[in-house]
Amino acid sequence: MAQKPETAAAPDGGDPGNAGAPDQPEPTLGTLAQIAAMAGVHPSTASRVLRQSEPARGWSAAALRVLEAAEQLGYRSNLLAAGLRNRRTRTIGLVLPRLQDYVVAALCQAIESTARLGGYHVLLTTPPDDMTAQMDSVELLLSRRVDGIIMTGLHREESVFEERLAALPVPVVAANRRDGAALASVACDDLEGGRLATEHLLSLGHERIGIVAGPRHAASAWDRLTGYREALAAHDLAADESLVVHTQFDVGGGVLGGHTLLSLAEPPTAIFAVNDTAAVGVMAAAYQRGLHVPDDLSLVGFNDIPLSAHLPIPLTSVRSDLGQMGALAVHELLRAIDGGEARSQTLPVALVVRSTTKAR
Amino acid sequence: MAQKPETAAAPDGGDPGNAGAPDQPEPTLGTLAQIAAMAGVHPSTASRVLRQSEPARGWSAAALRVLEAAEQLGYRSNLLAAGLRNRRTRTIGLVLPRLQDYVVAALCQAIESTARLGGYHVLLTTPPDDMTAQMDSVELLLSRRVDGIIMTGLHREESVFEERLAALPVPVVAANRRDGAALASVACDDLEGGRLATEHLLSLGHERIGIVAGPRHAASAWDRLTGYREALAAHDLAADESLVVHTQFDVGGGVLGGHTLLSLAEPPTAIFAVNDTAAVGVMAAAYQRGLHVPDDLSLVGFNDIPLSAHLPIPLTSVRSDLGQMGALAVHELLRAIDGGEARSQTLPVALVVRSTTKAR
DNA sequence: GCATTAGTCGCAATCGATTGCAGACCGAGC
DNA sequence: GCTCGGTCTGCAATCGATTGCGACTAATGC
Repeated sequence: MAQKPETAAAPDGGDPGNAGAPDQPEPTLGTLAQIAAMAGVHPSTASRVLRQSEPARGWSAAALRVLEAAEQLGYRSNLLAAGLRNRRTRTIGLVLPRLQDYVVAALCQAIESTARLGGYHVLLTTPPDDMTAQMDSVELLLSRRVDGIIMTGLHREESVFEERLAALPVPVVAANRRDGAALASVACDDLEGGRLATEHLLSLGHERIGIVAGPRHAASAWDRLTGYREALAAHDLAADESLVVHTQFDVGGGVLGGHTLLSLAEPPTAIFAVNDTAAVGVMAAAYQRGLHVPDDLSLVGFNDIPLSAHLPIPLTSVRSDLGQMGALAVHELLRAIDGGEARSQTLPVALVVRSTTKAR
Repeated sequence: MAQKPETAAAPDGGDPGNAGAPDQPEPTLGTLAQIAAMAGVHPSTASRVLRQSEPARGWSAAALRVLEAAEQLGYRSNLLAAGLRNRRTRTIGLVLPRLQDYVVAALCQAIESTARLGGYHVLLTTPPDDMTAQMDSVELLLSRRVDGIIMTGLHREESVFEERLAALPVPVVAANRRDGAALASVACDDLEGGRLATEHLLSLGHERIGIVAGPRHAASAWDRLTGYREALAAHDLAADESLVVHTQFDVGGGVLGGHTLLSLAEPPTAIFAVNDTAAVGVMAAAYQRGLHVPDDLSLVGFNDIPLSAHLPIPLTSVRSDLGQMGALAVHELLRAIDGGEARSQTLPVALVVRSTTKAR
C-alpha cells in the first residue's frame, strides 16, 4: 500500500541544475566514484588516498587531485557501504530502559562521548523495563549489525536471558549491575555502598533503619539492599522485613516508600533510599507528615546526583562515578570487539555526608 | 593486520556443533543467500518472500521452504545492505546536547519510542552545547546516511548554521525551540508560558519579580524571558534588568541565579525560573539565606517535570508535554522524509499552581 | 483448445567502499 | 646498463539485499 512507482531521478540525465554553485558545500554528499572521475583516477586509488592519514613521502599529484575533489564535493564516506564490506560498523548498540532517570541518562551521555572518542557511533533504544522488550531491542540492533551492545536494565535472576545474550554473535556488556554468570559488567560497588550508608546511620545511633529498596528485579538495588542487611547483621540487629519496601526508582516511588515506612506502628528513625531520586521522594513524604529532616528522620541516598548537593537540605549520599562507569563499559566492550575479552569491573564508592543525617 | 584467514563456518559443512538444538536462535544471523541455498531457490526469491507481508493466494511451496529456512537460521535482514541498496536507512539522527537534563532525556525517550513505532532506529549524539560541536555531530550522522535529523540544542540567532542545516540533503527538524527562519520546529508555547508564569505572580500581588533566565543562547529560554517581559509591560511595570539573570539550566545555575537575585539591594519577592531544575536550585538558595518558600519568596518553574510535584514543597510550574513534543518532532520529520514538508508545531502550555507561590 | 492475463521465479545489475593481486614505474646499487 | 626493492595504480571481486526485465507456468475466458 502507498507504493510509489519509482523514487525517480536516480541515474538518469545530468545533475538537475545545481552545477552552478561549486563553492558551497554540495547538498549531495559525493561518492568515491565521483571523486575518482573528477580526479581522473580509479575509485580504489581515491579510497586509498582518503584513508591514508599520512603519505610516506608527500602527496603524489594524483593524490592531491583526489583530495581537492573530495573537498569540493564535500565528500562524506558512506559508512553503510564501508560497514557492509568490512563487516564492522563501528557502531555500538545501547539498550537503556528508563532513560529519564538521571542515572541512566548520565550513563548514556558518558557512553556516547567515550564511544565517539573511540570512533564509534551509538544506536540507542529505550525499551520498557522488562526483559522481553529488551530482547526485542537487541534483535533490532543485531539487524543493524552493531559491533557490540551495552545494556543497563538487565534484571537479576534471569539467567536465561543472560545466556542468550552471551551466545550472541557480538559481545554484550552490562552496566550498572554486578557481573552475572555469563556476562561481563561494569558497576560500582553497590554492596559496599549499601554497607557504607547503613553503617553511617548506625554510627549515628539509629537502630531502626528503613530502606526504600527499588524494584525487586533491579540488580544494583538488590546489592545495595544486601549491603544494608549485612551492615545490620554485623551490628547484631534483628532483620525487620517490614522496614524493607520495594518501589519504583522514580520520585513517586520514593514518596510511596517513605509514606509506607513512616506510617508503620513503629516507624524508622532513619531511611536509606537506594537512589537519590527516590530519596527526594522520601523527603517529600516526611515533610508531608510534618517530620523534619534530619531532626526527626535521617536520610541517605545513593549515586550522589548533582541535584542532591543542591537541595534545600543537601542530601547525604553514596557517590558513584557514572561518567567513569559509562566510559569503562565502552572500553571493555571495545576490547571484546577487538577480539579480546571484556572484563568485569567494580568501581569504588564513597559516602558523602551532608545535611540529611544526624545523630539520634 | 589482525586479519583472520576466514570467518569460517558460513555455508560449509554442518553447523559447528549446536545442530542438536535447532530451536535456539542461531548465534550467526544468516544471509539471504544462505536461506536461498537451503530452500533451493534464488536469493531474489527469498527476498521477495520475506518482505511480502501477505501472499496473494497462499504461500507457494518454495515460499514455505524459504520461511522455514529463515526461521531455522534465525535470519535477521542486514539493514546495512538494504540501506545501501535502497538509499534509505530507516534511521534518524539525534543531536541532543545536555542529555542529563531531564527535559532532554524525556524528549529523547519520546523520540526513540515514536521512531521505533514507525519502524525507525535512532542514532544518538550528545555533543557539547556549542554549535560547532553540534555541526560536527551532524556531519557524523550524515556519514551514516541517516534519513533525517532532530536537534534540540540549536542556539538562537545563529542563522548561518540554520541555513546550512536547511541545505542538507536530509531534512532537519528542531525540537524544543520556536521555529526559526529556515527550519521547521516543534516546541511548546514558550512565550505564552513565560507570560502565564509571570502573570500568575503579578496576580498574587508581586511586583518585583526576578527571572533566572537560562543561558543567553537558548532559544526556548529566551522566549520564556520574552513572555515575562511582555507580561510585565502589560502591567506597566518598569523593566529592571538587574532582575534578569542568565545562568546554566542545571541546579547549580539555579542556585547561582537565586543567590544573585536575592542578594540584590532590593531583592525580588518572587522568582520565575525558566526551567524546573533551576527552580530547585533557587529554592536551595532561598533556604540557605533563611528565606522560606512561599512565605518570603514565591517561585515558579517551567516544564513541570515529575520531580516538581513531589518536592517537599511542590513547585508551581508551567506544564509542557515533552512526550508529545518528541512524538510530534518525529512525525514531522517522517513526513519530510516521505517527501512532504515538515511543519512547525506549537504545543499548548498550562500553569500548574502548587505550593511555591503565595499572595504577597 | 487456444489466447490472454496474472503470478512466480531466476538472472544480473546495483548501491559504495574496500582490498588482494598484478603490472607499471621509480630510484638505487652493482 | 641491468636488476632489485619499493611504491603507486588499476582491475576486479566482495559485502548482502533489492528490483527491473524476461521467461515460464498456471488460471481464466471465449
